[in-house]
Amino acid sequence: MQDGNDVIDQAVLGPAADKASGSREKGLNRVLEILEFLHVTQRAIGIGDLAKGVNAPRSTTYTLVRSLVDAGLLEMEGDGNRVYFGKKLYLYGMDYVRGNDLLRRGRQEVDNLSRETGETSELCMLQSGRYTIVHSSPGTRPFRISSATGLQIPLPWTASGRLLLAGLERAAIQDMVSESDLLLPDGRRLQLDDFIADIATAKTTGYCITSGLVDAYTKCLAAPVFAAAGKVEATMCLVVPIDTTADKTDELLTLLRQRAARLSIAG
Amino acid sequence: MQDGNDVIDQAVLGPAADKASGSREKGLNRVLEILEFLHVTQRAIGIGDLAKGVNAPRSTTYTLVRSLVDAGLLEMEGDGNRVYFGKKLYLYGMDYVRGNDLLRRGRQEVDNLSRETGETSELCMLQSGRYTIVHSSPGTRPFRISSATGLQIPLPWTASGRLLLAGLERAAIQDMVSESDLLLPDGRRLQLDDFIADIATAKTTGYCITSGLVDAYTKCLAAPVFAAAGKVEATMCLVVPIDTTADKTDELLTLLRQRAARLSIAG
DNA sequence: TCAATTTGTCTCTTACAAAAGACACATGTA
DNA sequence: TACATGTGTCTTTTGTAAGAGACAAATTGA
Repeated sequence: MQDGNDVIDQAVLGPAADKASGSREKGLNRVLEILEFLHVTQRAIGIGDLAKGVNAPRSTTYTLVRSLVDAGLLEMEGDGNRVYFGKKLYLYGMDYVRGNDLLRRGRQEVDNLSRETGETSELCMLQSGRYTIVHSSPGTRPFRISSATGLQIPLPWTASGRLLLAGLERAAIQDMVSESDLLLPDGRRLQLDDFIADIATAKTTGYCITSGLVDAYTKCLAAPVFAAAGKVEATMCLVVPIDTTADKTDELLTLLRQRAARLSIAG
Repeated sequence: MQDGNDVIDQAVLGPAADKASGSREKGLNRVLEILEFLHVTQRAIGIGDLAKGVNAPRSTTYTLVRSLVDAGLLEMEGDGNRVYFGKKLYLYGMDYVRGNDLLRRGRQEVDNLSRETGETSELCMLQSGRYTIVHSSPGTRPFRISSATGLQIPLPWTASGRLLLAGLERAAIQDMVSESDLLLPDGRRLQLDDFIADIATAKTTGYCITSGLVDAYTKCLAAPVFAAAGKVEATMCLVVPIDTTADKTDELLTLLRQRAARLSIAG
Protein backbone atom coordinates (compact mmCIF):
# COMPACT_ATOMS: atom_id res chain seq x y z
CA MET A 1 0.00 0.00 0.00
CA GLN A 2 2.68 2.46 -1.03
CA ASP A 3 0.55 4.53 -3.37
CA GLY A 4 -2.34 6.79 -2.58
CA ASN A 5 -5.06 4.17 -2.69
CA ASP A 6 -5.89 4.61 0.94
CA VAL A 7 -7.43 7.95 0.13
CA ILE A 8 -10.48 6.52 -1.60
CA ASP A 9 -10.86 3.75 0.92
CA GLN A 10 -13.54 5.03 3.22
CA ALA A 11 -15.16 7.87 1.33
CA VAL A 12 -16.42 5.74 -1.50
CA LEU A 13 -18.91 3.28 -0.10
CA GLY A 14 -22.21 4.98 0.59
CA PRO A 15 -23.34 5.89 4.07
CA ALA A 16 -24.40 2.25 4.46
CA ALA A 17 -20.81 1.25 5.09
CA ASP A 18 -19.01 1.17 8.42
CA LYS A 19 -22.20 1.94 10.34
CA ALA A 20 -21.43 0.65 13.83
CA SER A 21 -17.81 -0.03 12.84
CA GLY A 22 -16.22 -3.10 14.38
CA SER A 23 -19.54 -4.88 14.75
CA ARG A 24 -20.14 -8.14 12.99
CA GLU A 25 -21.29 -7.84 9.39
CA LYS A 26 -23.42 -10.07 7.24
CA GLY A 27 -21.38 -11.89 4.59
CA LEU A 28 -23.66 -10.78 1.81
CA ASN A 29 -23.22 -7.14 2.76
CA ARG A 30 -19.47 -7.57 2.73
CA VAL A 31 -19.76 -8.98 -0.76
CA LEU A 32 -21.89 -6.08 -1.94
CA GLU A 33 -19.27 -3.70 -0.56
CA ILE A 34 -16.51 -5.62 -2.30
CA LEU A 35 -18.29 -5.36 -5.65
CA GLU A 36 -18.95 -1.68 -5.16
CA PHE A 37 -15.35 -1.08 -4.17
CA LEU A 38 -14.08 -2.79 -7.30
CA HIS A 39 -16.55 -0.72 -9.31
CA VAL A 40 -15.10 2.55 -8.08
CA THR A 41 -11.46 1.53 -8.21
CA GLN A 42 -11.95 0.27 -11.76
CA ARG A 43 -9.05 -2.14 -11.66
CA ALA A 44 -7.79 -5.37 -10.15
CA ILE A 45 -6.74 -5.15 -6.53
CA GLY A 46 -4.92 -7.37 -4.03
CA ILE A 47 -7.01 -9.20 -1.47
CA GLY A 48 -5.20 -7.57 1.41
CA ASP A 49 -5.86 -4.11 0.04
CA LEU A 50 -9.42 -5.12 -0.70
CA ALA A 51 -9.92 -6.07 2.94
CA LYS A 52 -8.59 -2.68 4.00
CA GLY A 53 -10.67 -0.97 1.33
CA VAL A 54 -13.98 -2.36 2.51
CA ASN A 55 -12.85 -2.29 6.11
CA ALA A 56 -13.35 -6.03 6.61
CA PRO A 57 -11.25 -8.60 8.46
CA ARG A 58 -8.62 -10.23 6.27
CA SER A 59 -9.72 -13.75 7.03
CA THR A 60 -13.30 -12.98 6.12
CA THR A 61 -12.26 -11.28 2.93
CA TYR A 62 -10.21 -14.26 1.84
CA THR A 63 -13.10 -16.68 2.25
CA LEU A 64 -15.60 -14.40 0.56
CA VAL A 65 -13.31 -13.72 -2.38
CA ARG A 66 -12.71 -17.42 -2.78
CA SER A 67 -16.44 -18.07 -2.97
CA LEU A 68 -16.88 -15.30 -5.51
CA VAL A 69 -13.98 -16.51 -7.65
CA ASP A 70 -15.31 -20.07 -7.59
CA ALA A 71 -18.69 -18.76 -8.66
CA GLY A 72 -17.09 -16.74 -11.47
CA LEU A 73 -18.32 -13.36 -10.23
CA LEU A 74 -14.71 -12.39 -9.67
CA GLU A 75 -11.57 -13.53 -11.44
CA MET A 76 -7.96 -13.69 -10.30
CA GLU A 77 -5.86 -11.41 -12.42
CA GLY A 78 -2.82 -12.73 -14.32
CA ASP A 79 -0.26 -12.85 -11.52
CA GLY A 80 -2.75 -14.68 -9.33
CA ASN A 81 -2.76 -12.17 -6.55
CA ARG A 82 -5.20 -9.49 -7.49
CA VAL A 83 -8.91 -9.83 -8.26
CA TYR A 84 -11.41 -8.04 -10.44
CA PHE A 85 -14.84 -8.64 -11.90
CA GLY A 86 -15.42 -11.97 -13.63
CA LYS A 87 -17.17 -13.30 -16.68
CA LYS A 88 -20.30 -14.25 -14.77
CA LEU A 89 -21.03 -10.65 -14.01
CA TYR A 90 -20.69 -9.84 -17.68
CA LEU A 91 -23.14 -12.59 -18.56
CA TYR A 92 -25.63 -11.43 -15.94
CA GLY A 93 -25.23 -7.91 -17.25
CA MET A 94 -26.06 -9.06 -20.76
CA ASP A 95 -29.12 -10.82 -19.36
CA TYR A 96 -30.21 -7.51 -17.90
CA VAL A 97 -29.80 -5.79 -21.24
CA ARG A 98 -31.75 -8.49 -23.01
CA GLY A 99 -34.61 -8.22 -20.54
CA ASN A 100 -34.72 -4.46 -20.70
CA ASP A 101 -36.13 -2.92 -23.84
CA LEU A 102 -35.41 0.62 -22.80
CA LEU A 103 -31.74 0.00 -22.19
CA ARG A 104 -31.30 -2.02 -25.36
CA ARG A 105 -32.96 0.56 -27.56
CA GLY A 106 -31.45 3.42 -25.59
CA ARG A 107 -27.91 2.23 -26.22
CA GLN A 108 -28.72 2.06 -29.90
CA GLU A 109 -30.19 5.55 -30.04
CA VAL A 110 -27.26 7.01 -28.13
CA ASP A 111 -24.77 5.41 -30.48
CA ASN A 112 -26.70 6.69 -33.50
CA LEU A 113 -27.02 10.16 -32.09
CA SER A 114 -23.34 10.55 -31.36
CA ARG A 115 -22.41 9.20 -34.76
CA GLU A 116 -24.79 11.59 -36.53
CA THR A 117 -23.91 14.68 -34.54
CA GLY A 118 -20.29 13.92 -33.74
CA GLU A 119 -20.96 14.96 -30.15
CA THR A 120 -20.67 12.88 -27.00
CA SER A 121 -24.03 11.36 -26.17
CA GLU A 122 -25.20 9.56 -23.05
CA LEU A 123 -28.06 7.57 -21.63
CA CYS A 124 -28.64 8.35 -17.96
CA MET A 125 -30.81 6.85 -15.25
CA LEU A 126 -31.40 6.91 -11.54
CA GLN A 127 -29.56 4.04 -9.89
CA SER A 128 -30.64 3.56 -6.28
CA GLY A 129 -31.26 7.26 -5.91
CA ARG A 130 -28.13 8.38 -7.69
CA TYR A 131 -27.47 9.78 -11.14
CA THR A 132 -25.72 7.22 -13.31
CA ILE A 133 -24.34 7.28 -16.84
CA VAL A 134 -25.66 3.98 -18.10
CA HIS A 135 -24.22 4.18 -21.59
CA SER A 136 -22.12 6.73 -23.37
CA SER A 137 -20.77 7.13 -26.85
CA PRO A 138 -17.72 9.36 -27.21
CA GLY A 139 -18.34 11.44 -30.33
CA THR A 140 -15.67 12.50 -32.79
CA ARG A 141 -14.19 15.66 -31.35
CA PRO A 142 -10.42 15.82 -31.09
CA PHE A 143 -10.54 16.65 -27.40
CA ARG A 144 -12.17 13.81 -25.61
CA ILE A 145 -15.00 14.61 -23.27
CA SER A 146 -14.55 12.02 -20.61
CA SER A 147 -17.55 10.25 -19.15
CA ALA A 148 -17.09 6.72 -17.95
CA THR A 149 -20.06 4.39 -17.98
CA GLY A 150 -21.31 3.74 -14.49
CA LEU A 151 -19.88 6.97 -13.21
CA GLN A 152 -21.97 8.46 -10.46
CA ILE A 153 -22.24 12.21 -10.22
CA PRO A 154 -24.31 14.33 -7.79
CA LEU A 155 -27.73 15.02 -9.29
CA PRO A 156 -27.54 18.84 -8.98
CA TRP A 157 -24.44 18.96 -11.18
CA THR A 158 -26.27 17.73 -14.25
CA ALA A 159 -29.03 18.64 -16.65
CA SER A 160 -30.26 15.06 -16.62
CA GLY A 161 -30.54 15.17 -12.86
CA ARG A 162 -33.10 17.95 -13.11
CA LEU A 163 -35.22 15.92 -15.50
CA LEU A 164 -34.92 12.65 -13.61
CA LEU A 165 -36.33 14.25 -10.47
CA ALA A 166 -39.25 15.90 -12.28
CA GLY A 167 -42.52 14.91 -10.69
CA LEU A 168 -41.05 14.03 -7.31
CA GLU A 169 -42.17 15.60 -4.04
CA ARG A 170 -39.98 18.20 -2.45
CA ALA A 171 -39.29 15.84 0.44
CA ALA A 172 -38.22 13.05 -1.89
CA ILE A 173 -35.84 15.37 -3.70
CA GLN A 174 -34.40 16.59 -0.42
CA ASP A 175 -33.76 12.99 0.62
CA MET A 176 -31.80 12.28 -2.52
CA VAL A 177 -29.57 15.31 -2.37
CA SER A 178 -26.94 15.74 0.30
CA GLU A 179 -25.34 19.00 1.34
CA SER A 180 -22.11 18.13 -0.45
CA ASP A 181 -24.01 17.40 -3.65
CA LEU A 182 -25.03 21.06 -3.80
CA LEU A 183 -21.41 22.18 -3.77
CA LEU A 184 -20.48 22.50 -7.45
CA PRO A 185 -17.05 21.52 -8.79
CA ASP A 186 -16.12 25.17 -9.30
CA GLY A 187 -16.76 25.93 -5.63
CA ARG A 188 -20.12 27.66 -5.97
CA ARG A 189 -22.91 26.43 -3.73
CA LEU A 190 -26.32 25.80 -5.23
CA GLN A 191 -29.40 26.64 -3.16
CA LEU A 192 -31.77 23.71 -2.72
CA ASP A 193 -34.71 25.95 -3.61
CA ASP A 194 -33.03 27.02 -6.85
CA PHE A 195 -32.43 23.40 -7.70
CA ILE A 196 -36.06 22.49 -7.05
CA ALA A 197 -37.14 25.44 -9.17
CA ASP A 198 -34.90 24.18 -11.98
CA ILE A 199 -36.58 20.80 -11.72
CA ALA A 200 -40.03 22.34 -12.04
CA THR A 201 -38.93 24.33 -15.09
CA ALA A 202 -37.43 21.26 -16.70
CA LYS A 203 -40.65 19.38 -16.10
CA THR A 204 -42.76 21.92 -17.93
CA THR A 205 -40.39 22.69 -20.82
CA GLY A 206 -39.55 19.03 -21.41
CA TYR A 207 -35.81 19.55 -21.65
CA CYS A 208 -32.92 20.98 -19.69
CA ILE A 209 -29.68 22.75 -20.55
CA THR A 210 -26.89 23.42 -18.11
CA SER A 211 -23.70 25.34 -18.86
CA GLY A 212 -20.37 24.89 -17.17
CA LEU A 213 -21.68 22.95 -14.20
CA VAL A 214 -19.50 19.85 -14.17
CA ASP A 215 -16.66 21.63 -15.91
CA ALA A 216 -16.15 25.07 -17.38
CA TYR A 217 -15.83 24.00 -21.00
CA THR A 218 -19.00 22.09 -21.73
CA LYS A 219 -22.71 22.45 -21.68
CA CYS A 220 -25.14 19.62 -21.40
CA LEU A 221 -28.44 19.23 -23.26
CA ALA A 222 -30.82 16.68 -21.82
CA ALA A 223 -34.24 15.32 -22.77
CA PRO A 224 -36.47 12.99 -20.79
CA VAL A 225 -37.39 9.43 -21.71
CA PHE A 226 -40.77 8.50 -20.30
CA ALA A 227 -41.90 5.15 -19.01
CA ALA A 228 -45.57 4.32 -18.85
CA ALA A 229 -47.59 6.68 -16.65
CA GLY A 230 -45.49 9.65 -17.70
CA LYS A 231 -42.73 8.87 -15.24
CA VAL A 232 -39.24 9.94 -16.30
CA GLU A 233 -37.30 6.70 -16.52
CA ALA A 234 -34.16 7.94 -18.17
CA THR A 235 -32.64 10.84 -20.04
CA MET A 236 -30.65 11.17 -23.20
CA CYS A 237 -28.12 13.91 -23.28
CA LEU A 238 -25.53 15.57 -25.45
CA VAL A 239 -22.34 17.08 -24.09
CA VAL A 240 -21.13 19.93 -26.30
CA PRO A 241 -18.53 22.70 -26.08
CA ILE A 242 -19.82 25.62 -24.06
CA ASP A 243 -19.30 28.04 -26.95
CA THR A 244 -21.62 26.18 -29.30
CA THR A 245 -23.78 28.75 -31.10
CA ALA A 246 -27.41 29.20 -30.11
CA ASP A 247 -28.57 28.06 -33.55
CA LYS A 248 -26.50 24.91 -33.44
CA THR A 249 -27.64 24.23 -29.90
CA ASP A 250 -31.28 24.58 -30.91
CA GLU A 251 -30.75 22.21 -33.78
CA LEU A 252 -29.13 19.60 -31.59
CA LEU A 253 -31.76 20.02 -28.91
CA THR A 254 -34.57 19.42 -31.39
CA LEU A 255 -32.91 16.27 -32.64
CA LEU A 256 -32.22 15.08 -29.12
CA ARG A 257 -35.80 15.63 -27.98
CA GLN A 258 -37.08 13.80 -31.00
CA ARG A 259 -34.92 10.77 -30.31
CA ALA A 260 -35.74 10.75 -26.62
CA ALA A 261 -39.45 10.85 -27.46
CA ARG A 262 -38.95 7.90 -29.79
CA LEU A 263 -37.50 5.94 -26.88
CA SER A 264 -40.41 6.71 -24.60
CA ILE A 265 -43.18 4.19 -24.18
CA ALA A 266 -45.89 5.05 -26.67
CA GLY A 267 -48.93 6.66 -25.02
CA MET B 1 -46.92 -22.21 -10.66
CA GLN B 2 -49.35 -23.35 -13.29
CA ASP B 3 -46.85 -23.77 -16.08
CA GLY B 4 -44.03 -26.25 -16.35
CA ASN B 5 -41.40 -24.25 -14.52
CA ASP B 6 -40.91 -26.91 -11.90
CA VAL B 7 -39.19 -29.06 -14.48
CA ILE B 8 -36.03 -26.97 -14.63
CA ASP B 9 -35.99 -26.36 -10.92
CA GLN B 10 -33.47 -28.88 -9.69
CA ALA B 11 -31.62 -29.96 -12.79
CA VAL B 12 -30.16 -26.58 -13.53
CA LEU B 13 -27.97 -25.60 -10.63
CA GLY B 14 -24.74 -27.53 -10.74
CA PRO B 15 -24.02 -30.43 -8.43
CA ALA B 16 -23.14 -27.83 -5.81
CA ALA B 17 -26.82 -27.27 -5.08
CA ASP B 18 -28.96 -29.20 -2.59
CA LYS B 19 -25.97 -31.14 -1.28
CA ALA B 20 -27.18 -32.29 2.11
CA SER B 21 -30.68 -31.00 1.38
CA GLY B 22 -32.49 -29.28 4.21
CA SER B 23 -29.29 -28.31 5.94
CA ARG B 24 -28.56 -24.74 6.74
CA GLU B 25 -26.99 -22.81 3.89
CA LYS B 26 -24.72 -19.80 3.78
CA GLY B 27 -26.55 -16.67 2.68
CA LEU B 28 -23.98 -15.87 0.02
CA ASN B 29 -24.39 -19.31 -1.54
CA ARG B 30 -28.13 -18.84 -1.65
CA VAL B 31 -27.57 -15.57 -3.46
CA LEU B 32 -25.24 -17.18 -5.98
CA GLU B 33 -27.89 -19.83 -6.63
CA ILE B 34 -30.53 -17.16 -7.06
CA LEU B 35 -28.45 -15.34 -9.64
CA GLU B 36 -27.70 -18.55 -11.50
CA PHE B 37 -31.35 -19.51 -11.44
CA LEU B 38 -32.39 -16.18 -12.92
CA HIS B 39 -29.69 -16.63 -15.56
CA VAL B 40 -31.10 -19.92 -16.77
CA THR B 41 -34.76 -18.94 -16.58
CA GLN B 42 -33.97 -15.75 -18.50
CA ARG B 43 -36.96 -13.85 -17.22
CA ALA B 44 -38.45 -12.22 -14.16
CA ILE B 45 -39.84 -14.62 -11.60
CA GLY B 46 -41.97 -14.39 -8.46
CA ILE B 47 -40.19 -14.60 -5.14
CA GLY B 48 -42.19 -17.65 -4.08
CA ASP B 49 -41.26 -19.52 -7.24
CA LEU B 50 -37.70 -18.35 -6.83
CA ALA B 51 -37.59 -19.88 -3.37
CA LYS B 52 -38.84 -23.16 -4.77
CA GLY B 53 -36.45 -22.91 -7.68
CA VAL B 54 -33.34 -22.64 -5.57
CA ASN B 55 -34.81 -24.87 -2.92
CA ALA B 56 -34.54 -22.28 -0.17
CA PRO B 57 -36.96 -21.35 2.61
CA ARG B 58 -39.41 -18.67 1.63
CA SER B 59 -38.56 -16.38 4.54
CA THR B 60 -34.87 -16.51 3.73
CA THR B 61 -35.49 -15.84 0.08
CA TYR B 62 -37.56 -12.77 0.90
CA THR B 63 -34.81 -11.23 2.99
CA LEU B 64 -32.06 -12.02 0.52
CA VAL B 65 -34.03 -10.68 -2.41
CA ARG B 66 -34.73 -7.51 -0.48
CA SER B 67 -31.02 -7.00 0.14
CA LEU B 68 -30.22 -7.59 -3.51
CA VAL B 69 -32.95 -5.24 -4.70
CA ASP B 70 -31.76 -2.53 -2.31
CA ALA B 71 -28.25 -2.99 -3.65
CA GLY B 72 -29.50 -2.78 -7.23
CA LEU B 73 -28.28 -6.22 -8.26
CA LEU B 74 -31.89 -7.22 -8.76
CA GLU B 75 -34.89 -5.13 -9.73
CA MET B 76 -38.59 -5.61 -9.09
CA GLU B 77 -40.42 -6.03 -12.34
CA GLY B 78 -43.31 -3.72 -13.29
CA ASP B 79 -46.14 -5.28 -11.30
CA GLY B 80 -43.93 -5.31 -8.20
CA ASN B 81 -44.08 -9.01 -7.63
CA ARG B 82 -41.43 -10.59 -9.78
CA VAL B 83 -37.70 -9.93 -9.81
CA TYR B 84 -34.94 -10.05 -12.39
CA PHE B 85 -31.41 -8.78 -12.82
CA GLY B 86 -30.78 -5.13 -12.04
CA LYS B 87 -28.80 -2.23 -13.41
CA LYS B 88 -25.90 -2.76 -11.03
CA LEU B 89 -25.12 -6.08 -12.63
CA TYR B 90 -25.10 -4.41 -16.01
CA LEU B 91 -22.67 -1.79 -14.76
CA TYR B 92 -20.39 -4.41 -13.22
CA GLY B 93 -20.55 -6.34 -16.47
CA MET B 94 -19.44 -3.28 -18.40
CA ASP B 95 -16.59 -2.87 -15.94
CA TYR B 96 -15.53 -6.40 -16.76
CA VAL B 97 -15.58 -5.65 -20.46
CA ARG B 98 -13.54 -2.51 -19.97
CA GLY B 99 -10.92 -4.35 -17.98
CA ASN B 100 -10.69 -7.21 -20.41
CA ASP B 101 -8.94 -6.50 -23.69
CA LEU B 102 -9.65 -9.90 -25.14
CA LEU B 103 -13.38 -9.66 -24.63
CA ARG B 104 -13.58 -6.10 -25.87
CA ARG B 105 -11.64 -6.80 -29.05
CA GLY B 106 -13.25 -10.20 -29.43
CA ARG B 107 -16.76 -8.77 -29.49
CA GLN B 108 -15.61 -6.38 -32.17
CA GLU B 109 -14.05 -9.08 -34.33
CA VAL B 110 -17.09 -11.32 -34.01
CA ASP B 111 -19.40 -8.50 -35.06
CA ASN B 112 -17.18 -7.71 -38.03
CA LEU B 113 -16.88 -11.32 -39.07
CA SER B 114 -20.59 -11.96 -39.07
CA ARG B 115 -21.25 -8.74 -40.95
CA GLU B 116 -18.67 -9.57 -43.61
CA THR B 117 -19.62 -13.21 -44.06
CA GLY B 118 -23.32 -13.00 -43.28
CA GLU B 119 -22.95 -16.07 -41.09
CA THR B 120 -23.59 -16.40 -37.38
CA SER B 121 -20.36 -15.83 -35.48
CA GLU B 122 -19.53 -16.41 -31.84
CA LEU B 123 -16.87 -15.82 -29.22
CA CYS B 124 -16.58 -18.73 -26.81
CA MET B 125 -14.73 -19.30 -23.56
CA LEU B 126 -14.48 -21.68 -20.67
CA GLN B 127 -16.54 -20.41 -17.78
CA SER B 128 -15.83 -22.32 -14.56
CA GLY B 129 -15.14 -25.46 -16.51
CA ARG B 130 -18.03 -25.13 -18.90
CA TYR B 131 -18.33 -24.05 -22.50
CA THR B 132 -19.95 -20.64 -22.76
CA ILE B 133 -21.01 -18.44 -25.66
CA VAL B 134 -19.68 -15.12 -24.46
CA HIS B 135 -20.80 -13.06 -27.43
CA SER B 136 -22.64 -13.88 -30.60
CA SER B 137 -23.66 -11.97 -33.67
CA PRO B 138 -26.57 -13.41 -35.62
CA GLY B 139 -25.63 -13.14 -39.29
CA THR B 140 -28.05 -12.30 -42.08
CA ARG B 141 -29.55 -15.64 -43.05
CA PRO B 142 -33.33 -15.78 -43.27
CA PHE B 143 -33.52 -18.74 -40.89
CA ARG B 144 -32.15 -17.69 -37.59
CA ILE B 145 -29.52 -19.89 -36.05
CA SER B 146 -30.28 -19.51 -32.40
CA SER B 147 -27.48 -19.09 -29.91
CA ALA B 148 -28.15 -17.08 -26.82
CA THR B 149 -25.25 -15.35 -25.14
CA GLY B 150 -24.34 -17.05 -21.91
CA LEU B 151 -25.79 -20.33 -23.05
CA GLN B 152 -23.92 -23.26 -21.64
CA ILE B 153 -23.55 -26.36 -23.78
CA PRO B 154 -21.65 -29.59 -23.01
CA LEU B 155 -18.08 -29.31 -24.29
CA PRO B 156 -18.20 -32.48 -26.46
CA TRP B 157 -21.08 -31.10 -28.53
CA THR B 158 -19.00 -28.29 -29.97
CA ALA B 159 -16.02 -27.59 -32.17
CA SER B 160 -14.91 -24.86 -29.80
CA GLY B 161 -14.97 -27.31 -26.93
CA ARG B 162 -12.30 -29.41 -28.62
CA LEU B 163 -10.04 -26.39 -29.01
CA LEU B 164 -10.61 -25.01 -25.54
CA LEU B 165 -9.45 -28.25 -23.97
CA ALA B 166 -6.34 -28.53 -26.14
CA GLY B 167 -3.25 -28.88 -23.99
CA LEU B 168 -5.04 -30.22 -20.94
CA GLU B 169 -4.18 -33.53 -19.29
CA ARG B 170 -6.43 -36.49 -19.86
CA ALA B 171 -7.43 -36.41 -16.21
CA ALA B 172 -8.37 -32.74 -16.38
CA ILE B 173 -10.51 -33.35 -19.45
CA GLN B 174 -12.20 -36.28 -17.78
CA ASP B 175 -13.05 -34.10 -14.80
CA MET B 176 -14.73 -31.52 -16.98
CA VAL B 177 -16.88 -33.91 -18.94
CA SER B 178 -19.73 -35.81 -17.36
CA GLU B 179 -21.31 -38.96 -18.75
CA SER B 180 -24.40 -37.06 -19.86
CA ASP B 181 -22.22 -34.57 -21.74
CA LEU B 182 -21.09 -37.38 -24.04
CA LEU B 183 -24.66 -38.13 -25.05
CA LEU B 184 -25.23 -36.07 -28.18
CA PRO B 185 -28.56 -34.34 -28.92
CA ASP B 186 -29.34 -36.87 -31.68
CA GLY B 187 -29.02 -39.77 -29.25
CA ARG B 188 -25.60 -41.03 -30.28
CA ARG B 189 -23.05 -41.55 -27.53
CA LEU B 190 -19.55 -40.21 -27.98
CA GLN B 191 -16.64 -42.26 -26.61
CA LEU B 192 -14.41 -40.33 -24.25
CA ASP B 193 -11.33 -41.63 -26.07
CA ASP B 194 -12.68 -40.41 -29.41
CA PHE B 195 -13.31 -37.01 -27.86
CA ILE B 196 -9.79 -36.84 -26.48
CA ALA B 197 -8.43 -37.85 -29.86
CA ASP B 198 -10.45 -35.04 -31.45
CA ILE B 199 -8.90 -32.61 -28.99
CA ALA B 200 -5.39 -33.75 -29.89
CA THR B 201 -6.15 -33.36 -33.60
CA ALA B 202 -7.59 -29.90 -33.08
CA LYS B 203 -4.49 -28.91 -31.14
CA THR B 204 -2.13 -29.83 -33.99
CA THR B 205 -4.21 -28.55 -36.91
CA GLY B 206 -5.10 -25.31 -35.16
CA TYR B 207 -8.78 -25.43 -36.01
CA CYS B 208 -11.81 -27.68 -35.65
CA ILE B 209 -14.90 -28.42 -37.70
CA THR B 210 -17.90 -30.37 -36.45
CA SER B 211 -20.93 -31.30 -38.54
CA GLY B 212 -24.42 -31.91 -37.23
CA LEU B 213 -23.44 -32.25 -33.61
CA VAL B 214 -25.69 -29.76 -31.83
CA ASP B 215 -28.32 -29.99 -34.54
CA ALA B 216 -28.58 -31.74 -37.88
CA TYR B 217 -28.62 -28.64 -40.07
CA THR B 218 -25.44 -26.79 -39.15
CA LYS B 219 -21.74 -27.26 -39.01
CA CYS B 220 -19.44 -25.30 -36.81
CA LEU B 221 -16.00 -23.94 -37.72
CA ALA B 222 -13.83 -22.92 -34.80
CA ALA B 223 -10.37 -21.38 -34.41
CA PRO B 224 -8.40 -20.84 -31.19
CA VAL B 225 -7.52 -17.53 -29.62
CA PHE B 226 -4.30 -17.80 -27.62
CA ALA B 227 -3.40 -16.03 -24.43
CA ALA B 228 0.22 -15.60 -23.46
CA ALA B 229 2.10 -18.88 -23.05
CA GLY B 230 0.21 -20.49 -25.90
CA LYS B 231 -2.79 -21.30 -23.75
CA VAL B 232 -6.14 -21.36 -25.56
CA GLU B 233 -8.14 -18.63 -23.88
CA ALA B 234 -11.10 -18.46 -26.22
CA THR B 235 -12.34 -19.50 -29.62
CA MET B 236 -14.02 -17.73 -32.47
CA CYS B 237 -16.46 -19.76 -34.44
CA LEU B 238 -18.79 -19.61 -37.41
CA VAL B 239 -22.05 -21.53 -37.58
CA VAL B 240 -22.97 -22.34 -41.19
CA PRO B 241 -25.49 -24.56 -42.99
CA ILE B 242 -24.30 -28.15 -43.10
CA ASP B 243 -24.50 -28.23 -46.90
CA THR B 244 -22.03 -25.37 -47.35
CA THR B 245 -19.65 -26.35 -50.16
CA ALA B 246 -16.11 -27.45 -49.35
CA ASP B 247 -14.68 -24.46 -51.20
CA LYS B 248 -16.84 -21.99 -49.35
CA THR B 249 -16.05 -23.68 -46.07
CA ASP B 250 -12.32 -23.44 -46.75
CA GLU B 251 -12.65 -19.80 -47.57
CA LEU B 252 -14.56 -19.08 -44.37
CA LEU B 253 -12.15 -21.15 -42.31
CA THR B 254 -9.15 -19.24 -43.61
CA LEU B 255 -10.80 -15.93 -42.78
CA LEU B 256 -11.83 -17.18 -39.36
CA ARG B 257 -8.35 -18.42 -38.49
CA GLN B 258 -6.85 -15.14 -39.61
CA ARG B 259 -9.16 -13.13 -37.36
CA ALA B 260 -8.67 -15.46 -34.40
CA ALA B 261 -4.91 -15.15 -34.79
CA ARG B 262 -5.27 -11.37 -34.79
CA LEU B 263 -7.04 -11.60 -31.46
CA SER B 264 -4.33 -13.70 -29.88
CA ILE B 265 -1.70 -12.11 -27.73
CA ALA B 266 1.29 -11.30 -29.95
CA GLY B 267 4.18 -13.69 -29.39
C1' DT C 1 22.26 -10.41 5.92
C1' DC C 2 18.46 -9.74 8.96
C1' DA C 3 14.47 -7.26 10.16
C1' DA C 4 9.75 -5.64 8.60
C1' DT C 5 5.75 -6.50 5.78
C1' DT C 6 2.58 -8.99 3.31
C1' DT C 7 0.32 -13.27 1.88
C1' DG C 8 -2.34 -17.31 2.24
C1' DT C 9 -4.10 -20.92 5.39
C1' DC C 10 -5.37 -22.49 9.93
C1' DT C 11 -8.12 -22.97 14.40
C1' DC C 12 -11.52 -21.64 17.89
C1' DT C 13 -15.36 -18.96 19.85
C1' DT C 14 -19.73 -16.77 20.05
C1' DA C 15 -22.71 -13.35 18.03
C1' DC C 16 -26.14 -13.64 14.95
C1' DA C 17 -28.22 -14.98 10.39
C1' DA C 18 -30.87 -18.79 8.38
C1' DA C 19 -34.64 -21.45 9.10
C1' DA C 20 -39.18 -22.91 10.90
C1' DG C 21 -43.50 -21.60 11.44
C1' DA C 22 -47.39 -18.71 12.63
C1' DC C 23 -50.04 -14.87 11.01
C1' DA C 24 -53.14 -11.76 8.20
C1' DC C 25 -54.55 -10.96 3.76
C1' DA C 26 -55.32 -11.60 -0.77
C1' DT C 27 -56.74 -14.54 -4.70
C1' DG C 28 -59.10 -18.25 -7.29
C1' DT C 29 -62.60 -22.29 -7.55
C1' DA C 30 -65.62 -25.94 -6.13
C1' DT D 1 -70.07 -20.43 1.75
C1' DA D 2 -66.00 -22.99 2.59
C1' DC D 3 -61.44 -24.61 0.76
C1' DA D 4 -57.17 -24.43 -1.39
C1' DT D 5 -53.18 -21.75 -2.81
C1' DG D 6 -50.05 -17.83 -2.85
C1' DT D 7 -48.13 -13.62 -0.76
C1' DG D 8 -45.68 -10.63 2.46
C1' DT D 9 -44.36 -9.81 7.37
C1' DC D 10 -43.71 -11.25 11.85
C1' DT D 11 -41.68 -13.99 15.72
C1' DT D 12 -38.40 -17.46 18.00
C1' DT D 13 -34.77 -20.84 17.97
C1' DT D 14 -30.22 -22.77 17.06
C1' DG D 15 -26.56 -24.20 13.96
C1' DT D 16 -22.80 -21.95 12.08
C1' DA D 17 -20.42 -18.31 9.64
C1' DA D 18 -17.87 -14.04 10.77
C1' DG D 19 -14.23 -12.59 13.17
C1' DA D 20 -9.85 -12.58 16.08
C1' DG D 21 -5.55 -14.26 16.14
C1' DA D 22 -1.55 -17.25 15.25
C1' DC D 23 1.30 -19.28 11.87
C1' DA D 24 4.73 -20.33 8.04
C1' DA D 25 6.14 -18.84 3.65
C1' DA D 26 7.03 -15.41 0.51
C1' DT D 27 8.37 -10.61 -0.53
C1' DT D 28 10.46 -6.34 0.42
C1' DG D 29 14.49 -3.18 1.31
C1' DA D 30 18.15 -1.23 4.29
